[in-house]
Amino acid sequence: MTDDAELKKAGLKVTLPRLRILELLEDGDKAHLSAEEIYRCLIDAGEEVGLATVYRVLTQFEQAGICIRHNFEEGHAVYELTPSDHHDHMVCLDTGDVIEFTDDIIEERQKKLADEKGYEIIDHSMVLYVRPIKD
Amino acid sequence: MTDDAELKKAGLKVTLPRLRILELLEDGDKAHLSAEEIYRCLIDAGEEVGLATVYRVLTQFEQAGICIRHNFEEGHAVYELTPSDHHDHMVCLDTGDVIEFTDDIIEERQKKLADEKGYEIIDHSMVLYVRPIKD
DNA sequence: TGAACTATTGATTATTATTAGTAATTTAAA
DNA sequence: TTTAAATTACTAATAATAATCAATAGTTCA
Repeated sequence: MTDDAELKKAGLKVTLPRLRILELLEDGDKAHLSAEEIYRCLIDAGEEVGLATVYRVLTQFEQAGICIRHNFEEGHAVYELTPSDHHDHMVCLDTGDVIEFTDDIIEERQKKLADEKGYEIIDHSMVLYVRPIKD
Repeated sequence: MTDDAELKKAGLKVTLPRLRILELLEDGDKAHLSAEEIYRCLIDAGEEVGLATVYRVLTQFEQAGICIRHNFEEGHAVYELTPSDHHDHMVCLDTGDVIEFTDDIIEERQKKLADEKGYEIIDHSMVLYVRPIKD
C-alpha cells in the first residue's frame, strides 16, 4: 500500500509532514526513532516542520495503529512502524543499537503464567538491556 | 537487619527522611510506590519533607542497591525494595494492581537468545499488561 | 477552477516528572 | 557540647511531551 493510501485509510489527511514522517519510519535504515531524532532529520533535510507537529503526528500514527511507541529506559520514547509480526527488543547499552527478536517459547509461557493468575494478556513489553560479549 | 544498620551499611547517614522512606518501602502494604506517592504519604502523616528529598533519597537508595526503579508505561517511575529473588511484573490495566512472578524457563531463554546474538544480559524488564479473565 | 469550509500546522505556552542550586539545619565525631 | 560535613527544604531549572491558537493548506462542491 502506498503511503498516501495508508494515511487515508487511517482517516488522516495526506499532508507533507505526515508523509515525511511516515517515510522516515519506513526507511529501514533506523527502525526506532525518537520524536527529537525525527525532527532533526527533517530539519537537516531542509523541511520546515515544528517539533509539536512531530509529536502530534506520532501520536496520531500510534492511535491509528500505524506505529507503536516504546519507553525504553532512556528518558524518551522511540517509535517504530507497527510490525506485522510481534517482536521484543534488546537494547545494547554500549551502542544504543536496538535488536529485534521473538521467541515462541517465551510467548507461550507468558500466556500460561497470566492465565494461571486469572488474567489475559492485553499487551506486554520485554526489553533485554545487553552488552557485547568480549573475549 | 535494622533500618538504621541498613542505611549505615550503604554509607548513608541515618536521617529522618531516609528512615521514613525506607519504612514505607518495607511496609508490605504497597510494594511499588512512586516518588509522588511516597511524598503524599509522608505529608499526610505529618512529616515535613520536600519532594526533591524524596527523589534524591530514592536515587541514593537505588545506587546503594536498597531499592530498584521500574518504568512501567504510566508516565512515572515506581520503586520497590530490591527483592532477594528476581522477578518480573504483571500490571492489571483495570485495577493498577502489580503482580510479581518469575519463570525459570523464560529466564533461560532470554539468556540463550542474547547469547546467540553475541550479547550478555546486563538487565532486563518484562511487564505483562493484563486484564482479569471474565466468564 | 476557485470560493468556502475545515483540518492541520508552526510557534509559543503549559504540564508533568525529575533534577540542580542554595541557604539553613541536622548529624556524627571530637 | 562544639564543630565540620552531610543533608535537608525550598525554589528554580530541565526535559519530554501536550495544549492553545492564529495562520495556512487541503478538500469539496458549485
